[in-house]
Amino acid sequence: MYSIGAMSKVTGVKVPTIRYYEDIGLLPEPGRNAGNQRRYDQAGMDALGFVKHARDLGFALEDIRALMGLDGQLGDDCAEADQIARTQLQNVRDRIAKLEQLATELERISHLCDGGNGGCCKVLTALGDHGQCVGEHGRADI
Amino acid sequence: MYSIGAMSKVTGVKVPTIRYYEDIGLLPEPGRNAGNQRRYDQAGMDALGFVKHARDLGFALEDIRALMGLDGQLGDDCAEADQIARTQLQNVRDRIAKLEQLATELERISHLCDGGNGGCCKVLTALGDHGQCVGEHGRADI
DNA sequence: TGTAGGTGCTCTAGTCACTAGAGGTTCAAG
DNA sequence: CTTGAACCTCTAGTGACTAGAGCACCTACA
Repeated sequence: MYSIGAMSKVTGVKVPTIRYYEDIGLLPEPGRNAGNQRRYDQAGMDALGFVKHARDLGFALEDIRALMGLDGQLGDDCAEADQIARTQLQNVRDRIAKLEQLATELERISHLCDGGNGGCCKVLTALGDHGQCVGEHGRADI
Repeated sequence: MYSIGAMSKVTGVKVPTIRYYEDIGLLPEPGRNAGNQRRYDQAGMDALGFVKHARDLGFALEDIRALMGLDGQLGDDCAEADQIARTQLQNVRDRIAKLEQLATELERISHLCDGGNGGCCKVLTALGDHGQCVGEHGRADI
C-alpha cells in the first residue's frame, strides 16, 4: 500500500495533480486508512503510470480517459486506441510544421538587428508589419 | 474611425479578444462615441496589428507588453527587443526538438498495432509502460 | 418617423491542466 | 510524548481566451 506521497515519488506526478486526477474522475478513488489518508494498491499505481506516460506523450486528459475506458473491453478497443494514437501523432506533426515556419520567421527577424541601431528598432518594425514576412505563417497554436 | 467590429475584420482578432486585450491593459483604451461604443484611430489599429502578429509568432502576452513598452524609447530598446525575439526563437526550437522525440515514440506505438489483435491491445500496453520506450522522452510541454 | 436586425455594451462564468495557499489533522521517528 | 513532515479539504489563481445573458444602440429601409 502506497501513500499519495509515495505514489508521487515513484511516478513523478505531483501530489496535488494526483488529487486533481481523482477529482475529475480520471483515477478511481482509492481506499483510505483510519486517519482518512489515501492508500493505493498496485492497480492504482499502474493507472497513474498510464496517465503520466500518456500525458508525457501529449495526449489530452479526455483522450486518456477514452483510452482507459477502452482497456479491458473486448472487441474493437485496439482499433479505437490505435486511432487515438494516430490522431495524436498527426497533431504532433502539424505542430512541428507550424513551429518550423515560426522559427524561420523569428530567425529572419532576429538577423535584422545583430548590432544596435539606436532608437529605430527593426525587430519592432518587423513585428508590427506582417507584410514583411517571407512566408505565410498562421497562428502558432502551440 | 473604426468600430470594434471593423477592427476585428481588418486584423482577424475576434471582438471579445480585443476587449480582453484592453481589459488587461495591453491595448490603450480607445475613445467612445455618444452611445458609449469604442471608436479606434489608425494608431489603435496599428497596435492591434502588432499584438496579432506577435501572438501569431508565439510570443506570450507579457512579452508583447514588454516589446510595446520598448517601442518609442531611445537607447537600448533594440538590444532588449532582440533579446526577447531570440529567447522566443530558442523556445520554439526547444519545442520542436521535444515534439520530434514524441513523434518518434508515437510512430513506434502506432506501428505496434497495424491490424487488430482483439482484446489485448499493444497500444494500450505501450502507453502503460514507459520502460518500452526507445529513447528518453520527457514531458511534452506543448 | 417607425421598425427590424445587426452590432455594441458590461458582467459573469467556463475552458484546460494544473498550481498555490490557508488552515487544519494525522503519521512516524526519536 | 513531542516535533515536524506529510496529509486533508477547500478556495482561488494561472494564461489566453470563449460563451452566454440581458441589455442598449445604430443603420438601412419603408
